[in-house]
Amino acid sequence: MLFSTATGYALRTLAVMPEDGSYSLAKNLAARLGLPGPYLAKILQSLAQQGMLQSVRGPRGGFRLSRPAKTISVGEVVKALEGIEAMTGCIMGFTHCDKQDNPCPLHEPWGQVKAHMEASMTEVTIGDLQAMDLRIQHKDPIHPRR
Amino acid sequence: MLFSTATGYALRTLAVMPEDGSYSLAKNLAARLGLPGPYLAKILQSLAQQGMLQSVRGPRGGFRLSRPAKTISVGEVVKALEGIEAMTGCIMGFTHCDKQDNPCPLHEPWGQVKAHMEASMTEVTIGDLQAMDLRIQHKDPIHPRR
DNA sequence: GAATAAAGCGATAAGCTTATCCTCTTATAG
DNA sequence: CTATAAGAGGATAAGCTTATCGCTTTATTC
Repeated sequence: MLFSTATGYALRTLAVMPEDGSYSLAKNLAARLGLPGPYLAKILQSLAQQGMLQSVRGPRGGFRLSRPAKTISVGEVVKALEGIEAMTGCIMGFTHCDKQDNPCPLHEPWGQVKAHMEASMTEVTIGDLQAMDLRIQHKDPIHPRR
Repeated sequence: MLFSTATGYALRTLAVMPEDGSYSLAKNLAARLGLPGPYLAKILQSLAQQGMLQSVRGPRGGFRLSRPAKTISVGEVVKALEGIEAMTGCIMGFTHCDKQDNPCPLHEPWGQVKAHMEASMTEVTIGDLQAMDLRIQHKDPIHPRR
């Protein structure tokens, strides 16, 4: 995996959150996805602090998306949890590399790779991941096995 | 940085190793690059076990490249230190994703990104990194500052 | 307003990476 | 053959990520 564990958890969780305005419990989301409950709660709290989620305490509380899932890109989640630096900077950690007058040999090809990555992560949204979950449930409905 | 710290250290160290058949001391290499000596020694030992380096104990011993630097790709070093899995597998850690009949939405675009990455890392060699180090030492020799 | 449900938050534990240290083995030099 | 230089390898420590726990705060419900 290229993302951190926390980011992977977050992406999966956001993808299964309902969009009808109702609130979901961290505990229930974790149970549904088989994720560690307390840890997921921390992650969701972090996303709530950053405005990506809304949270309400007390009975009937929980977390919900602040915006439609189709408007939340995967890249946004990555940045929220791992920082922008995760995507920027020299692949080899060379401090001199980011200067334009002395790039490392990987700088140019890697710049293209990064551009590709960023484009993909900006294009794909949480809404797209919802579709995947559906496919997991009842996949290949056109050619049923039984 | 996308690589682990250890991989970054290894890439930089391999790039400054002489290719005249002589052996370099881990201690000297570390001092030259400002890297933690004992840790670098471990890394080099690991690369020696995998055949990328040759090592000799005792006086006049040390490490040297087993093959010309131009024939050692960056990708090889990454695989040697981080495992092949670092480059394969689903970006999101979905276990179901690698199956062709149920890819995650990021699978397809990410497959292209990975192909790009692998191509770059296969093309660029330790020999290419040597050139970079030279540029760091005395860069822009055409327009001397003084 | 009392009971309760759930997020907020701080402290703590477990595991992996990074880093150091010490001892052992091996090869060279004299 | 002795001294020494250097990698090999194990034990240990420090830091970060992952994960858990307990207490506090807040909102709902009765």
